[in-house]
Amino acid sequence: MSVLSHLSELAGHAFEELGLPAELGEVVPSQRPELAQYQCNGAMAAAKQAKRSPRDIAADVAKTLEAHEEIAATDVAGPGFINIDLTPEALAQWATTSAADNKLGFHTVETPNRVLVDYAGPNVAKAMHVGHLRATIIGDSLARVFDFAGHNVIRDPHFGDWGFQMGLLIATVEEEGIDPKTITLADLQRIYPEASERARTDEDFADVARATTVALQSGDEQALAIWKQMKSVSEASQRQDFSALGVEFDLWYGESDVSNRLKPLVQRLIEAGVTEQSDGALVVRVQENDDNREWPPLIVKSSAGGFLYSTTDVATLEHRVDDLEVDLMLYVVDHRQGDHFTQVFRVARKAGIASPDVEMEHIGFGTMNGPDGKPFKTREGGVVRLADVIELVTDAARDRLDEANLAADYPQEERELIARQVGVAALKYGDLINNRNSDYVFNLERFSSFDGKTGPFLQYAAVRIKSILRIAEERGLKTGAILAPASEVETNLFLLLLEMPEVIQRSIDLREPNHIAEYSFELARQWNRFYENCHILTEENAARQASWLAVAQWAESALETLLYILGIEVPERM
RNA sequence: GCCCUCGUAGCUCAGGGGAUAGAGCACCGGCCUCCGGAGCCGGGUGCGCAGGUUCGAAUCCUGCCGAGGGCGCCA
Repeated sequence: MSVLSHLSELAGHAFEELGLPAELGEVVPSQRPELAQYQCNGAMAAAKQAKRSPRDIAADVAKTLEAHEEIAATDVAGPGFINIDLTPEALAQWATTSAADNKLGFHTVETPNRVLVDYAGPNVAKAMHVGHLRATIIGDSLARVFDFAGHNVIRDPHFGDWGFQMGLLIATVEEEGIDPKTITLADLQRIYPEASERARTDEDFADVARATTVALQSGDEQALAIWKQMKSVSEASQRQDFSALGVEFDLWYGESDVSNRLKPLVQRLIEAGVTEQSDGALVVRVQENDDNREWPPLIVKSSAGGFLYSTTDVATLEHRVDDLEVDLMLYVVDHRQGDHFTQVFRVARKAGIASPDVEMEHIGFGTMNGPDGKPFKTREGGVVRLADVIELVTDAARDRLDEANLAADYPQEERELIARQVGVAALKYGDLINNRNSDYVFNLERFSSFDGKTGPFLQYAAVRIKSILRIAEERGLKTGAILAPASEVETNLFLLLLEMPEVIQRSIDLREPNHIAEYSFELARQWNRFYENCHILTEENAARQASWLAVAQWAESALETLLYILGIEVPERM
């Protein structure tokens, strides 16, 4: 149990004694730290139904709370805020419990769900670019936090490898007479934008590409041979990018992996009586009675006879429900596809593919824009490859090491590792700190700045703690019992660390990693204040020194855990 | 036209119906006899506009203005 839930329980009982609902007892960290540590606002909400003044109710609740030995003081302020302070001894007790817990006081779920996180969404037709950054980083962090909470998480990148884009590529390869065995990533990079543009104006070519898509999907050998080679070169590059980002998947599936489910799925939809013909295509209508807008139907088979990504998405969903037996699916895909997922989810419900106890959520996020407020492009109008961005931030991190004259005596290999870890931290944190719903402006400066609210700032804070712990160990110093905090910085550090479970829970509930990112920064900063004020290694009082060492270990463990959830590695030194 | 997201400090962005709305960057000024200065401390006239709900609104509702996105065979 966390401090906050414990205090909420106590306050809840106090409200119950007054014949009021226990929910009113919710205790939150104080918004006015100079007045108190914690506060409860329930008295004001209770006033109407209790037909009493909020201050009267607050006074009663405060009196009940004060009877507890662990509570040092309560106060009724303003219209009826109940301010609460714990005794330093109680804080030390909570600190001891939390520091000793491998989840730092977070309560893992009793009944784990099978949670599938669908993210990254690389497309076989092209190398990953900055547009894939957000999905990858946010999705990975969500997967990590659900895993931390005790759920069974399945991560799947869900390759785009079975739609019209493949037809475009294959048709071009055939037309140009390229030997399938020689296809390289560079070829894909060149062909895809060209073919995609050409199909817009050249109807004949578009028809050929559509026919080629159908051929591929029907098992045409030549099309398959080309497809396999393209998929292989593309995947090799994507594996490299994911590896550079430290992102791993449990599955490595794509649209093509459900290719043999497409026909049976369409049959299932027909038998379920949810399909109809429309303009030569087979569609499922998804309009519902209380909609305040018109919904286009989901097309499950095009008029050319091909399957679209909408079909493969439903088939993938069916696979996840029937074979993988997932309870919750999180689709981390940018906002622009919101309508598409609403359609897919409705079809899944309507056709009985997803029973009511299966949850499906589209976790949308804002687009990454350039300085002009439009989706980011290079000056030449192209996209920035993910691999290039990773290299740029790594270079910037290496430069920083040089210019700060740090790590000069480290082995070359370690310097490189640090540069990569720091660069990737800057990249990930720079993304995760934003609320995922907002669009944001992409500029490299943002990701190659290591001062202030950045990933490297957090790494640095953690590394300095590690450094202290290392020196302490060398000197034979041991951690000891955590003593009651004796100063404001100490107390504030304790209070902040004790909030950790609620912050993590909030990120899970809202599927928003930015709360953890924000909290991590505050924690690092609070640690830095402690660091400035409480000089551990020169402390003469042995019991206090041992206590501070324990606090240092607690803070380090918390920071490293939070950074792990954000997908950020902490170097041993930097 | 309809729908979705967003609008907060010079810039980039946080903000859980609650008290005096915050951080980073930038700018100015301090802090190294001490655990790593990628640090710490100090410096702030801002919630797009108008209504509504509420004891209380940046937060919830309605309308308007502005930005971005989506609206059948691309993904």
